[in-house]
Amino acid sequence: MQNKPPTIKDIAQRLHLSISTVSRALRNAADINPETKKIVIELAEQLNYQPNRLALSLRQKQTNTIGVIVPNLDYVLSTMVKGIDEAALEAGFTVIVCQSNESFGREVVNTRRMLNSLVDGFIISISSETKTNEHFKVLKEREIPFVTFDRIIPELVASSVILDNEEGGFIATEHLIEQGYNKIAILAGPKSLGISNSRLEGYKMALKKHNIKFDPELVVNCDFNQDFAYFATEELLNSKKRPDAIFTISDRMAIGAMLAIKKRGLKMPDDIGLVGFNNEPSLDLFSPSISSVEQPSFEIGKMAGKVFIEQFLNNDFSTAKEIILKPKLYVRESSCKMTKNKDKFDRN
Amino acid sequence: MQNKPPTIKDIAQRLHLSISTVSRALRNAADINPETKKIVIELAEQLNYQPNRLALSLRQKQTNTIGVIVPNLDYVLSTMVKGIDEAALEAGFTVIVCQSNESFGREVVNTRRMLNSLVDGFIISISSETKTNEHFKVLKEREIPFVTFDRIIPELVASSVILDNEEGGFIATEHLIEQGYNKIAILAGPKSLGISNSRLEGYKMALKKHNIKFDPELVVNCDFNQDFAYFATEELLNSKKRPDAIFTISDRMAIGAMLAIKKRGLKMPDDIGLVGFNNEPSLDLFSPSISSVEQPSFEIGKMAGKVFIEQFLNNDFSTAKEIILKPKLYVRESSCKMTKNKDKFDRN
DNA sequence: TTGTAGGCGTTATCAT
DNA sequence: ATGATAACGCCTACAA
Repeated sequence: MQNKPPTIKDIAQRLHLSISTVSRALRNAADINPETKKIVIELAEQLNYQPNRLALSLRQKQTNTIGVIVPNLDYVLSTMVKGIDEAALEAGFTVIVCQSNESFGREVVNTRRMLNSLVDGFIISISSETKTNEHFKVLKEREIPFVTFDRIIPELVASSVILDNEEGGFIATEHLIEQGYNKIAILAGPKSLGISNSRLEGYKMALKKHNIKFDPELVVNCDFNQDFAYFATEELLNSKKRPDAIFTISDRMAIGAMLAIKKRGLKMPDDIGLVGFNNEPSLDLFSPSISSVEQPSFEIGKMAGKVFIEQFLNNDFSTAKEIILKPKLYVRESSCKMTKNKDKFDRN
Repeated sequence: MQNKPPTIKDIAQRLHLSISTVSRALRNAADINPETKKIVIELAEQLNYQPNRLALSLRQKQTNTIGVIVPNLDYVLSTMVKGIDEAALEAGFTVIVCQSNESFGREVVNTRRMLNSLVDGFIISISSETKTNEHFKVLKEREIPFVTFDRIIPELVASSVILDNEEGGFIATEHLIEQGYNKIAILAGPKSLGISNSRLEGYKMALKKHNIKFDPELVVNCDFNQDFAYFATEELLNSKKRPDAIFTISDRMAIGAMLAIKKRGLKMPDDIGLVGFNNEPSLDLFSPSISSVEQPSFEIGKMAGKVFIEQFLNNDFSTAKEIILKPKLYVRESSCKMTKNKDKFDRN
């Protein structure tokens, strides 16, 4: 029936009160007659009055909304967003999510759009295409709070919540070494991405610790993507330096690698070892089941949300916390050459 | 440096012009001196002026934003959201996404929040808990356009874009029958959910067509969830009426079923057949690879976006289109008993 | 305790 | 071609 949502003005008119009185009643302010308050609230409920958030935000220059910008919504990131969501909910904030689809352009557009007064700040994980941070510098200039997570923004001082990616690379590689592999290739992600490099760094550290010479030819930079990993693996397997193990920095890539390995007729873990990253659910249903490094995604998201809210409420635009959470290795069949371990994973 | 974002007022002052002139210049209105226009635009760019969307929306009562409410962001839904995103982008709309986390309460809260002038309309897939449509009726009353997709809202006239779920249930079941299975169980989702019932309906139709008596004991209603499916399958396998095939209405459930089947020491496809739903990527890496019904998720999302925008631009709040897209069966090892077909899937 | 008035940033109507 | 003014819905001094 009533086409337009009711405003305090409508309520005021119906009750022959002034707008400000109604406003006060609705926000249970101090100076207000309990009687008046009661009838106002009654009518408001009856009309199903809801304050216009646009007007509110315009007025108070605060939206109580956090803009979350993510490159995609894969398993890890959507879990992280759930974590952010939870932290936000607890603090009375709303989260709105935009995917950049790994596109720099869309990241810029999304940021700018949300920036035009739609959000109080940002929680950001950058796209793989993003190589500059110009579009984020404006956030600093305007003192708009933002926290980065997962993939952080290079060369920009801001609080961040991330995985210890070096550690992740390290434990995966060391595990392979301990299983007796020594020509270990790594499918790293795009060179421009910090997480790629950190995981690669961890890989190098593990090699070094175990006195294995680092061979650049065993490093492949390719997209975070099953198909790319497939072709990259094919190439590795055809090269003279055929590796005896592969560490991929995502599970999708591990799956691509696995396909290539199987097609080539090689057996895991005996002919070749394989470790992925992210520990997506049901990895242990594959045949062989795939070892993987797990990140505490939900916690990372929730922590990012908390850090954001804390800094926002404290009006703290300067201190840059850096929170680093630890990964955990899940060992499964694909990397478990040693017979003594093998029994554990027998299935069927 | 400049802390607050520049407004047209700032520009006007600097240029000793009136606010309205600046406004006109920026929207390249008709009556404006090209000269003036030029200097205004120049300064605007220099200051990196961006119109305040709150003020704009408040003024024109239009936000150019679509609120998308989804129960979660699993593979299927996040693909659908990508589709919505694409349609929105093409039409100059922004999409903001809220997850209800399958919770009725959060669905209500999210809807109301967004409704308070943050969005022009909604594209909705309901939570599994949602049994009433009261919170959506207000949309109709206020003539706020909305389109439903994937899981539609029961008993509410609105445009919808969905999969032909009956067909999905039908082709999966008929395939199993054709493979020689005849005691086919179905792990259906929650009874309250339309998609569960439709897929179940398709299952029944296939049985009927092939003169197999429908047995209610072979129908299990459980949550869309790997663990529930695991236990439900265990129970089925322990019952007197042990099925010789299982059709699950999601891949997650298929995985749960698979685990239970393997634990029980049964072999797929010979001892028991299995077909899932959604055709998530890498289903064919499982051992055995899992057959599944695919839905054109991206297309469903994009179509939902298009329908929304079309109706919105035409101010059409009455006609309710119903668009139904067709599923497709991907046959893999888990359901392929007939030897003649088996070769196709041999791997390694 | 209640009302008046001004302003948040923008557009639109009406003058000039 | 440009400027003044009201309005969108709300809040908040300040006045009554």
